[in-house]
Amino acid sequence: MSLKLYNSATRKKEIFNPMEDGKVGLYVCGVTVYDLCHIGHARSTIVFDILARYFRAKGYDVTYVRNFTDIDDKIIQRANLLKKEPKVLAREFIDAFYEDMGKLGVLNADVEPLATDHIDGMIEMTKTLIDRGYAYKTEEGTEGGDVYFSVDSYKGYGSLSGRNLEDMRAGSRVAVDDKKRHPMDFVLWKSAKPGEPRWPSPWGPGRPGWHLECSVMSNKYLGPTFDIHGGGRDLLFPHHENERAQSICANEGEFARYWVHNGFVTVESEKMSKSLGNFLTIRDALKRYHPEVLRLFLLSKQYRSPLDFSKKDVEGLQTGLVRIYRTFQRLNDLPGPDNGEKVPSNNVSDGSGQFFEKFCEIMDDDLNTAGALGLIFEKIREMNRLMDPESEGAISEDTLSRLKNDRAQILRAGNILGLFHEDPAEFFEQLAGPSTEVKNEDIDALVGKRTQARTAKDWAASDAIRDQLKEMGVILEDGPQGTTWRLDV
RNA sequence: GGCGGCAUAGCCAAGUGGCUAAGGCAGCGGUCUGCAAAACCGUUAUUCAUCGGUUCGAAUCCGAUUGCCGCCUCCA
Repeated sequence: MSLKLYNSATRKKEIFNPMEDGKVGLYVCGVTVYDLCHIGHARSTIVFDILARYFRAKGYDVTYVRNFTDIDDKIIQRANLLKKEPKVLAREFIDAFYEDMGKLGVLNADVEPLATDHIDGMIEMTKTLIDRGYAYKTEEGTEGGDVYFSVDSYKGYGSLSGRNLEDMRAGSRVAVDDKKRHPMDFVLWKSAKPGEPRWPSPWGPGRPGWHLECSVMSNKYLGPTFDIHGGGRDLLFPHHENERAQSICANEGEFARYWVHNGFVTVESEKMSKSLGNFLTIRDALKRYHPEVLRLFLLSKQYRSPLDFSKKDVEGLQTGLVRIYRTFQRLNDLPGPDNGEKVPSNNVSDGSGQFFEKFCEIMDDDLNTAGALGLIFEKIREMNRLMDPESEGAISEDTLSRLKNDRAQILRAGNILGLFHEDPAEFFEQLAGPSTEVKNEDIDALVGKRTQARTAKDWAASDAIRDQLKEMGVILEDGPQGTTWRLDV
């Protein structure tokens, strides 16, 4: 029962062994808050949300750190455009992050540090790097000029992302900057231009380079060596490579022991970009789909593979989720014998207690959420089979107890995946949306009329009413206990 | 130019050396129903891009070919 994770640094799946027994330190690069989050941010945030939940479910004491980058060129640019203070702009989008991710069921991390709260630490780290000969200042002796990390000074540079400096130099698109000693040198401290946010430093007023915050904050909250560092695939280079280089040189630790990177989301087979106009924000996606539909969709493929967001596929998953909730509703409606509503424990003689165990086995293989969903759907079908009327009418107490046990285990898995938290009736109402504004009394009246017609075997009248209700978005189901209705979703 | 990834049914997607290649959506046939709906049962890949190789045995390992995609510049 040990978790295997694909480690980007070694390009292999490895058994996860924590540094300290029973504890996990997890650092994930959060978002730069200059705009609304899109569906790709959602995937990344949900993947690590589930990783943290899963570790907790396995009994680990998790310290999950997820930062906000609240100072950077794009924020300054956007703030200027909107004539706002960068700090104010950043705050707005941090609030938006919580709102959107909250709707998607993302839990807060244990520590959610801001870059601007750690400027002192970044200045300290820059000093250390200069003192140790890993960094240099341009335009020495002036108030201008920037501080760069020297990639030539650290022999391990490039090992994380599997590159070497020669290759990068060869086909490089990096703009050559005469002030740099090597084209790949990256900025640690950037001197402020007029009107830009600034903090005092030994090298004049300025602001930190963007890789530095993660090095400082991970060190502060998790130490110079910690278990897992995560983020989007695109952060592997240069962000994580640079972070790692400066952290190892300054803090003398190993830095992250496992690197976990999630794959990208494309929209209708195209990479999201503002110029293509296919930049799908979480907000826009939530206008079309229920949060759990979105979440389920983002989990329908292994987290490392690219995922294409297409209307057709999301709607297919929605139909599947409806079936799951219908099963829950069916179980809720089941009269069954009253056994005091105690949820049976996990170990049931018929073996159904093994569901959660199997779920964990699958999840242990590099968080195989897609495989885990397959298991859930299998269990749903089995539960429906048990609830289908047999030759006898009533469901036995044994069967009911087994069903309740199954449901408890599916919900337990759902707790890790962040799914199945809705009440079935409410879920269907939310899916039907505001388009359905039919009054319950009106429906009941029509159903009553139809029942009369059916008793009289007036099938034409009965079917006419059924069609009328269908027009109104109501689907009828005639069962042995009479007619029930539900919203068409 | 450098580095990396992917290719499994109509669509989406697990499986990565050996039982009948999960699961979802869609379709078709059936059970149930007055007819439906829902649910269930059956069915839809003798085959995993193509060609070679390794092996008693490969979708799974190796090589080549083709086709997609990502990173190398801010990006989850």
